Amino acid sequence: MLDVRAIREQPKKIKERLRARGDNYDEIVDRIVALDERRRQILVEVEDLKHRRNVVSKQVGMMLKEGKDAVALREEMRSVGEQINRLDTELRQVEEGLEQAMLLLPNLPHGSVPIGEDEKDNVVVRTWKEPKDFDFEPKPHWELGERLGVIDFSRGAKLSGSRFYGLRGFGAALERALINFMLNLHTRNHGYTEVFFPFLVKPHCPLGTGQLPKFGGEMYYCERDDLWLIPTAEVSVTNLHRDEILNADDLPLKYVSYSACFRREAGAAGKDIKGVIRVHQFNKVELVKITEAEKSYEELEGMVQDASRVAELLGLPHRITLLCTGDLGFASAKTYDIEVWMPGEKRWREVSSCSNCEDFQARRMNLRYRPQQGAKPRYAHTLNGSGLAVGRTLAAVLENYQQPDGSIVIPEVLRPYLDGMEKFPIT
RNA sequence: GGAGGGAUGGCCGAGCGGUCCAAGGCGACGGCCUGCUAAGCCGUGGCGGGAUUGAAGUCUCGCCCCCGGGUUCGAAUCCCGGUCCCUCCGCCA
Repeated sequence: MLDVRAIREQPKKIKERLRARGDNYDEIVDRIVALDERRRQILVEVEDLKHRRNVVSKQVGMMLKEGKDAVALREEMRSVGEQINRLDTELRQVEEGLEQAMLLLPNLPHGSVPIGEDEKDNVVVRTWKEPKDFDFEPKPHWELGERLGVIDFSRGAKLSGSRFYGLRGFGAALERALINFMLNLHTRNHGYTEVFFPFLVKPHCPLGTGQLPKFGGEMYYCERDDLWLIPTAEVSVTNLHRDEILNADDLPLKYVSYSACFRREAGAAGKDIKGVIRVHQFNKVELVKITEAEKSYEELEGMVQDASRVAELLGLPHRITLLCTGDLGFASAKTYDIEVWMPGEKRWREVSSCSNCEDFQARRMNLRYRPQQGAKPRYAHTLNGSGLAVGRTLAAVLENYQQPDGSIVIPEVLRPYLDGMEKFPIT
């Protein structure tokens, strides 16, 4: 959520900055300005009436105690009470409308974000290890996975439909090894605290992180219990401290969490239909930081480092891209993607997206910190990033480590998690 | 799923229609006092609006006793709806 005061004072500037995202929010901004104006008008009026009622009511109490008659005053206050009721009702409606409009505005892109339309305008910041040449034709992971009997697409679909898959044997073990490797790296070497919270959350959580109200169609929803399945652990973990005032000395909070992620992929019909790239349920290790306002960009760089370190240690060629304004997520002010090279597909695939949401989510969830003892609370900054998406990383390992005979060499860092296995199948 | 109990300031805890701008205690912070420490004394909540100022600030009003409605001249207190927590029973990995 943006600052209403900023919108009130500089609506033109806000409109302009939002336009960089490629959509026009002028109408919503205008609506906000009008409703905010009306809201403050009503406040002045109704607060004045309430003041009178308070004063007179006290007087009535005293008169009654002294045995005097207060019928005239009570009569007058009854009509004042009715006016207050009327204004309060209107105020509620105005505030409701204002809130709803505010929730529809995305975050403002940071000044360092390149202006652009879509992914073609993203900027490659750096590349780690150029894609290596194969002296044979590398296969895509779905072929490798099926041939080796470690990814089971057809039975995934049998149970749950399209865009669901299963793992067997070495595949399942590799998935588990990747999760443990990532969690250990981030907790032991990067200073994150591991947490594990429910996959089902109440509506205020996705509202706080920005998936709702606009993107409800992308999530699974359990109507009977009014619970949403998280599309990423960002939703549960960022909300951990909602409605709290944190101590600046305790910041930054750095969390890492494994979770399953659930996405309806409603608008993706026919896209990425092969393999494990775009599915309804996948595993992810997520990084979340809650920081002081001044430090969030520094922390964003650190988070990208922490996430890309996973790809490095796995020996996966990858590159970091800075998303342009048109490709930025709803809640984000600045985002870096990490993309690994898929030799079988001969293209880069996103395995992480690291975003600084500044105070956008913090406002929605009323997450604050006190800069110094006695100082006024400020909204915290929140960051999130994958560290990494596990299913896609597994696919990348299969594709990058495939041998001419179709076997897979296991990256060294994963061997301790797989009983020292060096190759699959063991020949 | 059934029955019952509860939610008050950082914490404990009183309050049952009008001196509640919430008693009292504990803690934290600031100040006074003081060889030092302790004790003692004084002060210190959040959100929003308005006025004033170049700004920090100051003044002022409203709201906040879980949340939302209602009754009343007046609600922490009464009524209705909801959320969460606890206890017992049932079911259960």
